[in-house]
Amino acid sequence: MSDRSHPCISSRKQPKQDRSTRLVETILEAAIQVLAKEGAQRFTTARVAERAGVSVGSLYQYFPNKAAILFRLQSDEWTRTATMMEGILRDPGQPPLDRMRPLVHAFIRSECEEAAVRVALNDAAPLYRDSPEAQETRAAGKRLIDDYMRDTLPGAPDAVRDMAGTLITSTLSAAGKQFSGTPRTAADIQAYADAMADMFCAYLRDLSRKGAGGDDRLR
Amino acid sequence: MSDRSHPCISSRKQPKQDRSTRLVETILEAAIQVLAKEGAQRFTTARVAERAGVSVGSLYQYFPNKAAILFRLQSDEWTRTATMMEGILRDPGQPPLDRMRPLVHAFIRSECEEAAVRVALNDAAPLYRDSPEAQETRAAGKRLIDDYMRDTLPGAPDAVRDMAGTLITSTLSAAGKQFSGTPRTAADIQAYADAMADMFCAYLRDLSRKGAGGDDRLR
DNA sequence: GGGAAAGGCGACGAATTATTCGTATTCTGT
DNA sequence: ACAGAATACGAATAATTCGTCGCCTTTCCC
Repeated sequence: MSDRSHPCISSRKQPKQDRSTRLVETILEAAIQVLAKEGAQRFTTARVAERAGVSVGSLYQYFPNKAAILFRLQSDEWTRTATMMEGILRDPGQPPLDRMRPLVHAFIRSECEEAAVRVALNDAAPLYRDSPEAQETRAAGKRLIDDYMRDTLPGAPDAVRDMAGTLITSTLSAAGKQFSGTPRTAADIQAYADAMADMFCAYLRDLSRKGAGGDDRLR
Repeated sequence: MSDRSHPCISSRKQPKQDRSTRLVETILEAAIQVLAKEGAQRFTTARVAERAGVSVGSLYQYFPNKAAILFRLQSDEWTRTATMMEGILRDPGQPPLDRMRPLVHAFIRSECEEAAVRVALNDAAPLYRDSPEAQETRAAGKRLIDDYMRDTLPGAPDAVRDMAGTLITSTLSAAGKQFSGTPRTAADIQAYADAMADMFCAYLRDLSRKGAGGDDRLR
């Protein structure tokens, strides 16, 4: 982990025929299974290829290296999450503060799905984390929340709003990951998401209350 | 990472002479340096031994395996943190809610010290994370916060209090780790800790306000 | 139907790895 | 000074790893 060198992570070549498109899908599915059953440590290109029923050579035709497979999984995952979040955060039918609870619930619930894969993917994060692609992905997530913050705290100074966005973003993703690290019942998940939403709402309410007056850093 | 087998992680044998005591210390210091300079991926027993100026064999006399070295580092670190937290959380000179802000500040600041080592140690966590020793360590941390919660929310139902403890514990550690993942200025750290403390306090205030009435799970 | 391009194969090489074990050195109590 | 325990050593081992190369097969398109 924490590699110094981060070569290309983008795909080596695009599949042009149907069968190669299927091949790539097969590889990705196999990768998920290997991740779930063997964990990040034992996630190897050979194992993925074997599980997919293809050869390593074929795998390396479409992925430049191991990290690229992992990043692709993470990226796909993240695309789904981002779409979901966007739908909730931009819902004009609800006042901004009321969008927070559904958001937290949806996020935590999705984080707890396929927990084994998530945990393993997270363990492998050091392999792709520092790539420009991954950084851009994270930045996009932050932007999503920032937009929402502009709706929620219209009066607050930029610095306060930005900090609130940072805090909520990092709490949501980091605490979500940690929570999903151990197996949970549906009730646990519900309760945890509720508590987190309570916390965010209490915080945002306080901020918007103080926001009009200006920046107070007392206490 | 996410190994299936988690053999012994406790030390292989205790140093009985001065020189072996020094040896262990040398190894641990070298391990920190390797972690900081090379990252978790390139953390190998051979590299640690080389940096420490001892042979691999000597290393394996006092540590049963690589994971044991990492766990020892984490464990030492955690002992320091726990002592600090205990001092703050049990301070009778301050009302419970007022202890939260110093706690968050101290925690986040300590988390940002030697960030490189922390990040690497965290990347390597899968290697020791599932050991019984590590689990007990985490449980002790949770107990510390739970005790504090009993002071802060004396009226609240157990379930609410417990959930608040879980939430705060996981947020503190997870979001702290994530925050320290990228380099920060002292002002950033200050502001982030302040925001997090604001959030916790707002949440706890709300809880204690509602606490008297009973459990309301509306909205 | 035929040639070219794309797809697919799997053995192989080079590099790292964690860990062991037989031997050499140093200490400690007497 | 000496015996035996504790310490230290480091070459050797066995297992994995990633990624490439040369060669065969399928598909496409004229």
